[in-house]
Amino acid sequence: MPERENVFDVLTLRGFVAQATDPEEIRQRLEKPLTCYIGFDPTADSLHVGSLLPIMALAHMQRHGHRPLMLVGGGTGMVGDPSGKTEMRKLLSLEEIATNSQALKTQLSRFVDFEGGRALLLNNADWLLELRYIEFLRDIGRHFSVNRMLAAESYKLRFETGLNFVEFNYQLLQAYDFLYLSEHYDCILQMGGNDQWGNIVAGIDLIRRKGGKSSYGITFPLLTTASGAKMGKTAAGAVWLSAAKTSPFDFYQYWVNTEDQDVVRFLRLYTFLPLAEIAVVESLAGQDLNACKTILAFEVTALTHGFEAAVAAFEGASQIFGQRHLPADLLPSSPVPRRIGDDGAVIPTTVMSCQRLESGIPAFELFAEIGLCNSKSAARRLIQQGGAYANQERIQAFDEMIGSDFLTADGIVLRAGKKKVHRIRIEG
RNA sequence: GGAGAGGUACCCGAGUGGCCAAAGGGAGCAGACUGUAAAUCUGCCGGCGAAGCCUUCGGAGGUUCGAAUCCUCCCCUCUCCA
Repeated sequence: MPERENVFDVLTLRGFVAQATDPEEIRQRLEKPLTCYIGFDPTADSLHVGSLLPIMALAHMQRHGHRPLMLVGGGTGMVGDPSGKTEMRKLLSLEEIATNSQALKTQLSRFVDFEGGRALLLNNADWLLELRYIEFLRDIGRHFSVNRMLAAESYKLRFETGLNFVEFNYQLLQAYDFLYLSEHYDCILQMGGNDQWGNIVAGIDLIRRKGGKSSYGITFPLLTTASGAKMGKTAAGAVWLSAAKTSPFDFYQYWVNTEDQDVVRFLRLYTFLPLAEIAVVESLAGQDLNACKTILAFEVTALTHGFEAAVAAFEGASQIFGQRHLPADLLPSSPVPRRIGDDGAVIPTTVMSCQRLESGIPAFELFAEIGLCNSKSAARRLIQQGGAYANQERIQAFDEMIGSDFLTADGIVLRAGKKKVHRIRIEG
């Protein structure tokens, strides 16, 4: 751990900071260990790539001696944050939230060390669910100006489609969270996405009004890729941190496919590689830049799924797409294998009985069955368009029989398009 | 509570009795070009199949030879009024 390095500078240099309530003072307060928090929504049973940014920020905090609190929004999840959303979020049931919160806990603990209270996981359901309405209105509600809330940017979108009272209360609840954490855990800093600015500031105000303490806020940029897509969260397919929802191999692939313009930015944000080494990447292009994508993917996968899984994904990709030359002096801090081993390559695999394969299976049915395509029609189209391959050979006819004559030592490697791969093995 | 507008495929959004599996755009997928990138161009983009059938236009009924389109009831969203 670097000595005497102020984490605020680190976060700034690495591109984490979009806004800060008072940069100078925050920097000063961070000279001494403090407690900070970020909230996570339990809207699904896994976090996705979009949450990686706040998680990394907390990890940086901890590495610099501060105590991060991760607040799972078990209580607020029942209300739904309207900030920046165009429509109302579906409300979750208590049970859903409970299971989801549990899953998030497990994931978060990969990035932050919870030993001996160095970090804490809290659930705001613990204090929000027992709030009493009248008391809350009297003690908390009176500190909020409706006029100001109406003027807030984050609600603008919703004035077009409509905003109900439940959502309108979200800000109060989040502010109350901050107050609660301030009083019970001496938490003085809240971080969050830039869309959270209004909610964070509301919390700071509330704390000041209730007890005169100073608190602070930092927001992260809302990341989009260079071409404008939301990080890791597309309507079609979110990239999840859970291995069950997005395999480590696919996760790795997501990062390898980073756009050129994003590589440096992502290295800074999503890895712990030294900034000095990353600076070199800025002047790279073509093959060298691709090598950096490999390292980026490796690093992020290692953080999320562990070193072993990252190596496996790396080798799997090397087998399919060819090995990349990774110069020893490129991002030298990364433990990425610079040379490739030849075992343990992990690509999604289906095991099939010997006799099933014996008789052969029409290609389009096989592709649909193993999930490379969503339906037989889709598989048919794919093959007719020339996007389907068996053992790196293009499949010519949609009903071509795939059978045991395709078997190699590695089974049968089927590929849809350039990047989706699946392996068939026989049992026994 | 009253008045009005509206709910169409992943999203936005045309369509107001047959030519509608439903225009257009976006997203997505494939091919070409490449660097497992972006941009661009081309094709695809409900399901099953072979060129015909099945299931879709908030839900349930009804009218009709025939409905996403007409009627009835219900559900939901929004706007204005109270």
